Amino acid sequence: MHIQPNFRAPAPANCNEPGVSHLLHTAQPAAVSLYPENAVIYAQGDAAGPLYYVEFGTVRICRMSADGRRQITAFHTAGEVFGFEVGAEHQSYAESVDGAGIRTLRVNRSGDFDSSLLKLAVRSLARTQDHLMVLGRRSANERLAALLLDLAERQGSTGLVHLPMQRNDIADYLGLTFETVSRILRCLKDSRIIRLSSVSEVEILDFEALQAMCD
Amino acid sequence: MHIQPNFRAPAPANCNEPGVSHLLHTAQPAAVSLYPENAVIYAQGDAAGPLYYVEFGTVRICRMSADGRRQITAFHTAGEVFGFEVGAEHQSYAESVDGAGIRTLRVNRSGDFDSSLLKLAVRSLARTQDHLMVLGRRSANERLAALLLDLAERQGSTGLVHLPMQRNDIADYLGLTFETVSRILRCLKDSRIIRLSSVSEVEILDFEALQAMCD
DNA sequence: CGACCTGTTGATTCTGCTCAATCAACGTGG
DNA sequence: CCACGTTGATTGAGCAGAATCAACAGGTCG
Repeated sequence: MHIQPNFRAPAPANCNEPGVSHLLHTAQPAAVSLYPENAVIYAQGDAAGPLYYVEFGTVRICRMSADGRRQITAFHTAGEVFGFEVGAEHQSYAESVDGAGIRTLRVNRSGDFDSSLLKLAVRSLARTQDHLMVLGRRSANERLAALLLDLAERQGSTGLVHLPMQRNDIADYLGLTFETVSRILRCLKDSRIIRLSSVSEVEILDFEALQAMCD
Repeated sequence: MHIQPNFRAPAPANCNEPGVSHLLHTAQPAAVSLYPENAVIYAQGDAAGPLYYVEFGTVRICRMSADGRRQITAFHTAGEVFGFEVGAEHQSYAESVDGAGIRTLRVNRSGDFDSSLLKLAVRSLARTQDHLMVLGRRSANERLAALLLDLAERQGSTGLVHLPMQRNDIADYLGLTFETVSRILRCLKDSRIIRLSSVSEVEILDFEALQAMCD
């Protein structure tokens, strides 16, 4: 589970985000821990405090309601920071999606890199607000389109998109059922907008069409 | 529109939130501006920078998609701070719902009260994540129940809840249509869970029932 | 091989939307 | 004062999109 400090992680695409590199150098980053598929990074109710930096892989942030319905509030990929919490306890829980390398940042919250933290928190807020629009006002087709474009952008905007998460995760992120996700991918395929080279590999054939679905 | 500094605003219920009072004293707060019903506080595309402190009244934060669908991402009431933005321009727009008194905070972002700002931003994030669960995983009934309980809590948890916003706003906040909002209020009334003394005044008769709908 | 898990597909149901009519409250102008 | 227009809320009828329930295919692992 723990990797020695001499472990060489692939350089994350966006470690040059404003603030992040500074943070990495000042926040006494721990060694990279490898969380295998579905491993819990922190649980609902755990003590909050440290932040987490994604070195590689994908992380899902989830909330579970009392009756078992799950909502994934975010996916985090290389270069992103997560773990912000209001109180002493985590309201959400975080899990590795596909085997992820995570650095724990023990942040001195009264230091001068608070402004980096603020930027990161506000970025999370903006992303979450975007997603609110998707869940509140978009049809199932449009939700899938938005996700595919989001993933494409994060992965470098080539036409080839990798889906690290399975249908169930996509559904719980988009507020749908996994059957609907499956059907809509089918539908996009039939309209020649995407190609499914495998279950987890999507080739975007018609960027325009996807963007038109999102405005 | 502008009120002189000697204007006496009713003391907001939660101005003793951690960080806020400190912020108010150090961020050279301007005089309270009164924004009448539906007045724009800032528009999509406006230059971001200052933050806004709600002295009284209610503010809605909105996003509009290219095809005209609107999502209200938050309502802010007395004691809350809004206006956080990632880039140089506002991605959302803010409007007064019912006549609101707003103080503009010209925040020195590299100062030592960044940690207050961080707390406020993270609080907004947590609230938005809660709302994601509501939009992604809850039925129309449950969404209304969640809103009523949220408003009740903010207004002091007496059984009497005031709805400062109209049906259209509620709908755009909850990802529904205003007809559905109307119907469900009717339904809650018929089940003796609430009473509608007027269009904008709700009396909660059965707290338990509402809470059971939210878990 | 069989058990299991993930994904796909089909049939049916149902929730919430669309379209439309009606009503109440309010303001304006004659 | 009343006729008129406007705006927001309510209610109804019918429809569509997504959920639910169910069957089945393919892959993996014991």
